Amino acid sequence: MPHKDSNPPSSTPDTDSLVRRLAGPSTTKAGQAVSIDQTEINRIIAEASKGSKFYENEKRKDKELTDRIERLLKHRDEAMKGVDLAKVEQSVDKLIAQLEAHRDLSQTIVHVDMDAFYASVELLDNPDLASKPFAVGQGVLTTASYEARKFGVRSGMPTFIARKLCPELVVISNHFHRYSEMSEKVMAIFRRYDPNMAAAGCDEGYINITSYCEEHSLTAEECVSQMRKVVHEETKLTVSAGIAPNKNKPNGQFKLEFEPEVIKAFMHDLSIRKVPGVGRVHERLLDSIGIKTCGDIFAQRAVLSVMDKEFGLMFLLQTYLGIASNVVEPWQREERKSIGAERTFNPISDTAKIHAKLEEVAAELSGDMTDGGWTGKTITLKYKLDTYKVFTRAKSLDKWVSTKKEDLFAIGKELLKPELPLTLRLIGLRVTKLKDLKAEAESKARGIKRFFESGPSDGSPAKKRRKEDSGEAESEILQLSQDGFATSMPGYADEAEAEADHMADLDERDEVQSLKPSSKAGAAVPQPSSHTAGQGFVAPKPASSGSGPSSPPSKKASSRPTNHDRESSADESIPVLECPICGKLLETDNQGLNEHIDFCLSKQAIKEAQSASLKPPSQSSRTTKNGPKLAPSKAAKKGPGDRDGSLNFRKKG
DNA sequence: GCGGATCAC
DNA sequence: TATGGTGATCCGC
Repeated sequence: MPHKDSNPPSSTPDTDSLVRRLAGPSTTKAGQAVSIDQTEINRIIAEASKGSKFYENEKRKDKELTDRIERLLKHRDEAMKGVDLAKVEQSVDKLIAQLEAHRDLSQTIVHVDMDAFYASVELLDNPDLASKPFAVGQGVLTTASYEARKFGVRSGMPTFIARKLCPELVVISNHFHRYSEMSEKVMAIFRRYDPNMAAAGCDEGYINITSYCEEHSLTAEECVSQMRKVVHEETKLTVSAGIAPNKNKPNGQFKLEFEPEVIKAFMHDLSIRKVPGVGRVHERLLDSIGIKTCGDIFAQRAVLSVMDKEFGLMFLLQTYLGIASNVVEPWQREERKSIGAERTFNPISDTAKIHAKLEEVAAELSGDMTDGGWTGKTITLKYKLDTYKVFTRAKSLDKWVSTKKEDLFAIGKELLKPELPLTLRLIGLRVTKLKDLKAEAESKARGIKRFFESGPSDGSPAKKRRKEDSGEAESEILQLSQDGFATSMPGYADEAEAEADHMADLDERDEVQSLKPSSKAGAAVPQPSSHTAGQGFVAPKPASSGSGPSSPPSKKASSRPTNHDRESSADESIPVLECPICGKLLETDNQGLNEHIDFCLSKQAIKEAQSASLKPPSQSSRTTKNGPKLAPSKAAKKGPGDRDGSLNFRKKG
């Protein structure tokens, strides 16, 4: 491997990546916007940030990443020495073929996303805002209206910068209660189509319409059109939807054909940044080895194979193929793993004042723990210096932590003490290794009840009763897939551009045109464009995915509804298939192999495989290890109904 | 188990 | 003047 190709990261001045980092995305995307051009917007943002501690911190992080990339490339050149490229590629191709062979196109998953949600709700309540550039939020904007986006204003942006970009910007404060209310209404409509739909934040969700379409003799498009129409009629809000993978537009709808070739073609030019789990850091790391789009994954498969540990080959191959989980399940209470609270304030050095902030946070956490019925064994203190550097200090107890404010406060102080002379801008507390007090109480009550009635009602253990039961037992219906998709965050304007080319549509953002109710284009945080995932679509949940360690896929596998028919007829004789992950030969049909693969992809299985089969020299690329370095896992599955996504919201404020 | 990082929303 | 909050996962000790 010639080292020649790589673009010297050092040559790209920090300023470039830094400016982009500070700017975020938004605005424009290239071309078209008649108003202002992105470069100018970036300049204004960088200018406004310059010299601040925030800026210095971003600069530090940017440099750290640049150095990391440099080391990565060195490592790559070393690792690629003497490697038989053709051989490695051949090996990877085999993997690809096997993954392809198990593509499941039987489920129809819809990713729905409410267009500029907060802004749309505000518009409903105050029509005068129409046509005015406005944004929702206080210190930091949660949403920017379509008009405001034309100026480069985006969610996640501090208000003072937004005003520099758009002096006439109208800023209104959040009305969380209203958003919750409207979100509930819309989600309720989605549930008519899939009772098990997975909400992802307050303005997004994944819906498996397979059963609904069958039962009502509807095509996916008809079903989704109808659903969107209903939402608009009942709430006056618009939603965009992607059927299978795709890209949504404001109040738009897009269906990707369920054909492997079509899916791959779609993925080919899709920016890697659009893949759930690939954030700004991974985007740069991948870019350093020549991967900007999902299609580039194939071209660089040899390097990815050799550097599996760093990049997560399996995850990327699935992404390349547009294969992702198609299991959609509602969020479950038992899945919660932590509960916490944190607060940002103007930098404070005085210990007594810091303690006062800590106490406030402890009080908030105490309330949330009590209300939610949670306790836990580990408590973690988090603090951010005025330099924006973040630290955590944790302590595990032998017993369940008290939910009383005083106790939480005391533990927090204890953790903070050794760090002490500090100047902080944020402090927080979080409790993990949770215990569900509500479930326990319920269980107890049930036990007592049973005792008196002497009639063993049902065996379902209180705690485990997956969603009101319907879950497993009835598995009649399929679950749906889910994967989070969406992207965005502060920074990625470019991709939008890439995508625009790709789908040719995205322009609406700048396209002034009618501002329909809204466009979802730029929102930073809640970003819009997403593709959905469909069933076969994108690939986020990589290896570890199966919902984490907690659930080896067995759970899912077993409950998987299996669509009967599916390819039953195909092979009647039980074929011997090779698992692309562990390499084991299995005598089973595709369904069985699929389940096995799901299992193999689980983190635990990977670990076992790793220890069992030593890790041979990197090169073999064999499938065993797959530690997804890049591979995030679990996509969306966010909080339950109450908390909502977008830029946070917790009414407490 | 702990602490740092990264990501989603 | 000034850049969020909640929760999760992964990796390397």
